[in-house]
Amino acid sequence: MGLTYAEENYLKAILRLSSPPDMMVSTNAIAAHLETSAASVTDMLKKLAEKEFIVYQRYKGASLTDQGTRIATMLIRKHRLWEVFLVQSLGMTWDEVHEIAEELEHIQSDLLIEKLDSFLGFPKFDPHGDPIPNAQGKYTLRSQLPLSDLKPDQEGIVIAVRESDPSFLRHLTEKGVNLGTHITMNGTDAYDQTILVSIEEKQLNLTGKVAQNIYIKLI
Amino acid sequence: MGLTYAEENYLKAILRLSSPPDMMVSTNAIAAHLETSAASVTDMLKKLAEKEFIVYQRYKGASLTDQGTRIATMLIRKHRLWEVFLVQSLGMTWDEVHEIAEELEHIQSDLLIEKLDSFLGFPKFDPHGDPIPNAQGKYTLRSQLPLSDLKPDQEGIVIAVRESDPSFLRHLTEKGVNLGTHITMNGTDAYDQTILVSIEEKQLNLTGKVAQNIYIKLI
DNA sequence: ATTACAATTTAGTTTAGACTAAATTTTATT
DNA sequence: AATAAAATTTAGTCTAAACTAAATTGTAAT
Repeated sequence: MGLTYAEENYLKAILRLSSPPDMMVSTNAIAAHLETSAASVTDMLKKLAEKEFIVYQRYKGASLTDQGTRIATMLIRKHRLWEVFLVQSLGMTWDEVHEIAEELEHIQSDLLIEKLDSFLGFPKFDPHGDPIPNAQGKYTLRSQLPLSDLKPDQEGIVIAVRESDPSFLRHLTEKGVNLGTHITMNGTDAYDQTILVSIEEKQLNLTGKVAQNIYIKLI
Repeated sequence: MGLTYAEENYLKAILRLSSPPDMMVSTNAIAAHLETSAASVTDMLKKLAEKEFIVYQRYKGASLTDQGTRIATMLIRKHRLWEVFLVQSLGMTWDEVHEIAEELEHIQSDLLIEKLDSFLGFPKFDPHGDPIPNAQGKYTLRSQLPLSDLKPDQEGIVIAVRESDPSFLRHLTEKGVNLGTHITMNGTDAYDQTILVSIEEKQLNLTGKVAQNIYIKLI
């Protein structure tokens, strides 16, 4: 009774878009996230509701049942563990792994994923700083804030990035921004609104949009 | 223009069933191997011929083109490399890996597979003793013969097993037959036709069918 | 050379998942 | 409260890949 790839991807999308948890997610939001049509989403929501992975009300949207949450969380777990493997064992870079993990996360085998977890040393975070749910679906939340929210002279460590877009990640790498990078906020350029930060005495500019996707733990 | 899983599985089946290479493979043989109907196979053969992965003649069967051979060989490469990973890195047993590798082989990424190959130390054989094609599709053939062909008092090393059926492999493990096992032929039981062999002084019986699927390098 | 049987193909359905266009419901605005 | 706009659903199609049943072709046996 395995789910299809499409069904799994819908559940994952609903989990991703549910914040706060249990929030009803709209048809259009799912369609936008999965780059598909609203009509296709409606069809799938009916099917997933039939199978009791979601609660669905016409014209109101959908939210995951416990069962649906469990499945979506395990997909996230698998995705992130595979990303760790690709970077830590195979030596790939953080911009190369998301797309491959999108495929690997659908491999069906509990034994496999538990062995992989053990092989990797039970990592708690993936290469983008996202927490990895354990076999029970629990994960560590850390207090973090977007770089764009720092006040001048505040400083911290980059602990996560939002957005898996490879060109965004390569952009950060080029600028010297990685997980663990120590970064100090200098302020906002009055004229062009770019954000001025420094990394190891070196000044650089980031757009607001970029800075919003970099997460910092203050020190 | 990636192939679908189904298309890939058909190409792999045709490669598996083509011996000698370039032999026309019959519709029914493919249907039996893939456990599907002959009608479905006919449909797919037309599609694969259209895309020039096979040569197909109505009522005569199919054979792979160079392009088709290349793709099927890369699937075998991926399948066997993943099997090595599952056994060597994750500590799975040889009866657990085939089914998972059937899924993993479809993951699309040349970079991934080259990194995996390197990570594993460029293995030449998988956990069942089957040769692993290199990135150019070349692989090592070893001279080997079925255990059932040994004459009394001949001895050798188990270097491969045919058949990925987990219960067959577990049966061998229980009897103490693994890759590298030193085995001596004692003869055939005149009454029940079972094959008598010894492993490290210990005698055991194998059915002819089992012995045919164990491959030996004479010493 | 017929004929019977086996192998294969064709024809017609089915299911999953997508699509577009049209209809309906919700929401936002006056 | 009425209506325009936005969101969502319904209706009808399409493609991939499977199926069964019927028709066709190939092969083996008399």
